[in-house]
Amino acid sequence: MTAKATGGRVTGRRVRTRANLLEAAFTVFAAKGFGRVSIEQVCEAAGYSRGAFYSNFDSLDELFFALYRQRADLIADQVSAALASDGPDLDVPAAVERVTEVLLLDRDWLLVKTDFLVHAARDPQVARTLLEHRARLRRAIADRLARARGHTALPAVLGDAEAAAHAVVAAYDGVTTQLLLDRDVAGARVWLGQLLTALLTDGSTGQ
Amino acid sequence: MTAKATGGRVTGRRVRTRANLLEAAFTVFAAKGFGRVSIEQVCEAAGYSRGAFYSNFDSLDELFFALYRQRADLIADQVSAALASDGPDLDVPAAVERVTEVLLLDRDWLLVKTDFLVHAARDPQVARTLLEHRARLRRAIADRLARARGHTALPAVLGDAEAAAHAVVAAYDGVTTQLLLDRDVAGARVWLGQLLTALLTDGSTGQ
DNA sequence: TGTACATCAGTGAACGCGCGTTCACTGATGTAC
DNA sequence: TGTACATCAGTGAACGCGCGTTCACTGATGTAC
Repeated sequence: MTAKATGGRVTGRRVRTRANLLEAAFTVFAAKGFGRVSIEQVCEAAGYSRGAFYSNFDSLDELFFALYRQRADLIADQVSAALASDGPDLDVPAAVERVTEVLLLDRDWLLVKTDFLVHAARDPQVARTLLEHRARLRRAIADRLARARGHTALPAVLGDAEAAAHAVVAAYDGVTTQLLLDRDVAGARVWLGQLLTALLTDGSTGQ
Repeated sequence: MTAKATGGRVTGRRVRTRANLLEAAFTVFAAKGFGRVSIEQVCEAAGYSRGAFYSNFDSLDELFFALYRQRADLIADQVSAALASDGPDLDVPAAVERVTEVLLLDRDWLLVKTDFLVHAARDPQVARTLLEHRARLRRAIADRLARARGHTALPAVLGDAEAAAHAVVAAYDGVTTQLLLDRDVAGARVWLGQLLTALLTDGSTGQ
């Protein structure tokens, strides 16, 4: 069901073809949107015949799913790295800066990710995967926040670290929506930074 | 270009057909997603032949655009009403409650709206329309907030009413994303309420 | 390390369907008298 | 208010294309000796 692992040996050629198809699909999906892309177009972009596609995937949906997993895992790693990269104490503004950098770097990814959201919203199976991925990210953030509590001036308006992490994700999603429309990456980064600071910093600190 | 207003008289029949097509399209789009819907399917759902479609619209894109405008205007009115419905002074929690109610009422609308976002993200023309609509909403919120400043304890962490309104919209978008995935409307409403309260209330008020 | 063979990955032609688009036609609608 | 007519809205058949899906085949890959 997942992928086309019939149990046989996985040759190098196969791995390469699969990777090429995913790579090409990413480009095409980002450019046109999942809903407007045909198997034929992905194959053409990747330089394969349609048969090659069917040798590796059962449907466009399955490829899309695989593509999402691949990229989402990549981003998750980068975020973890960004969260971990200062000492045991957390420098909130610096961490915000780094995470913001990672999350808003690639417009193509935001486009594909939103296509996937829309897709998942209509398929509970797919939605669960996306929710799990989000939960993982949120936990990473919550852990980091919890570890920093006390060291730095932190959450004021929101309850615990869990809730704060939830708010961080919501802010990210909100800013993403705006960015998709106005294409102002620099502005979005500043804006997300302000929002996160507002959410994670005691109000008394002001501005 | 916009619609099929060739200048001729607009008969009642025509108006009804158009409305029926839009109505049916909303249902079908919500169920399957814009990208997976054909003209044929919309016509079948509405009980018309495909010719009727072409007599009223040039393309599915155009219909989708018309549909979005129609519904978005409706929501905008409801939000305005919700913002206006208490006296000259603003009761923030009450207003938040009412607006939250309107904005998260209809999952189908959220689905279609997100489809439209994804569509607009790839077409600057369409994006501008969506941005204008959002700006209108934001301004309504900012006005209301500005009018209330001083009367009620208000913005602390964020600068002016304009920025606060911006944050409100971002929070709404963020919560929408989560709601599309977990389908927990009640939870989303509570969560949005908390977020908005957190954003619009001085941190010293706590919880 | 080279050669022979078996298996596997990707090819490309073929089939057929769904659907976008057009258009001559007909029944509905509205207006003039 | 009724009738006759002109125009217009929607019908449904027809055409053709893009593309999903299949499959017999061939060249690539990896393994055994």
